Amino acid sequence: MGKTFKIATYNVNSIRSRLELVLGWLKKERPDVLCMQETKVPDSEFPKEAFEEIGYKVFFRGTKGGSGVAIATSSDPEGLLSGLDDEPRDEDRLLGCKIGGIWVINTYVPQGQSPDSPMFSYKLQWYDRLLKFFQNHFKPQDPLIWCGDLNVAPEQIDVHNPKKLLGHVCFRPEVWEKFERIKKWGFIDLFRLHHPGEPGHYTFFDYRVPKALERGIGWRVDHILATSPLASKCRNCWIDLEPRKAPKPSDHTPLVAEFEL
DNA sequence: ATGGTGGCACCGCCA
Repeated sequence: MGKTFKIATYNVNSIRSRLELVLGWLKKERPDVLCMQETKVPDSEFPKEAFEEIGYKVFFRGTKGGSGVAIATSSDPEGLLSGLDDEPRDEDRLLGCKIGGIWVINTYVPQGQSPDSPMFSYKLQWYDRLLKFFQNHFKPQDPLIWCGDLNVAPEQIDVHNPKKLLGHVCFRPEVWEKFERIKKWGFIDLFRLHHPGEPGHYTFFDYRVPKALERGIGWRVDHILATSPLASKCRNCWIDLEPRKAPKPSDHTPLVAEFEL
C-alpha cells in the first residue's frame, strides 16, 4: 500500500479577490500541494496567515503590478527555488518546491500578447530558457512535476474552435513546437494520459465571452506534467469546475492530479 | 458583432 499524493494547479487571477474561494476549495479538497498563478500581490501583502490558519504553509513571489506565483503545501518542503537561471529571472513566474522527494515546478508562462509583439518572442524564449532550467537542475529519470498556466493549448481538441483560433498566441505552431520540445525532454501531460482524444475539456473561460462555461467556449491551457517514473504512478487527473459556480470565479479553474506512490 | 469583463494599476495595461 503506497501513500497518495494530490497536487493541483490554479490560476487564481488575484489571490486577494479569490481568497475565500481558494481557502474553501483547499479545505474541501485537501491537496498536498496547490500551485497558484496570477496572485497579483506584492510579497509584503500576501495573505499568508489565512493559509496557515487552515494548516498550509505558503510560499510566494510577487511584485506590485506583477504576475505572481505561490505554492501552498500541507507539510514542510525539503527545498524551495524561484526564477529561471539567467536574467531576467522572472521570480514572479517560476516557483519550485520539493515535497516527499518530488520536485514541483510551478510556472506562469508569459501569455505573449499578440504574435507580432516583442512579448511573443519573449514567450518563445521563455520556453527555451525553461528547458535549459530543467536540463540544468534535473534528469528525466527524476521524480519531477511541471505545472501551471502554460499559456498553450497543445492540440486541436484543446480549444472550442481550432479553425478560428489558429494563430492566437496560445494556439499556433511556434508555441506548439516549444512546448513539444520540453515534453520530449521528459514530460508527460497527465490530463491527456487519462483522457486520450477527448475533446471539450477546458481550464480557462474568457470573461469577455458571455456564458462561456455553459456554451463550452474554453481553452485547455493549464497543465500538470510529470516525468515517466511519476507519470506511471498517476491514478487520475481531472478539471474541477466546481469553483466556477462561485459568485466571482476566476477565469481559470483548478486542474488536479492524484498519485499512488 | 472585430465587441465583450475583470483586476490592478492609476487616469491605461494586461489577460
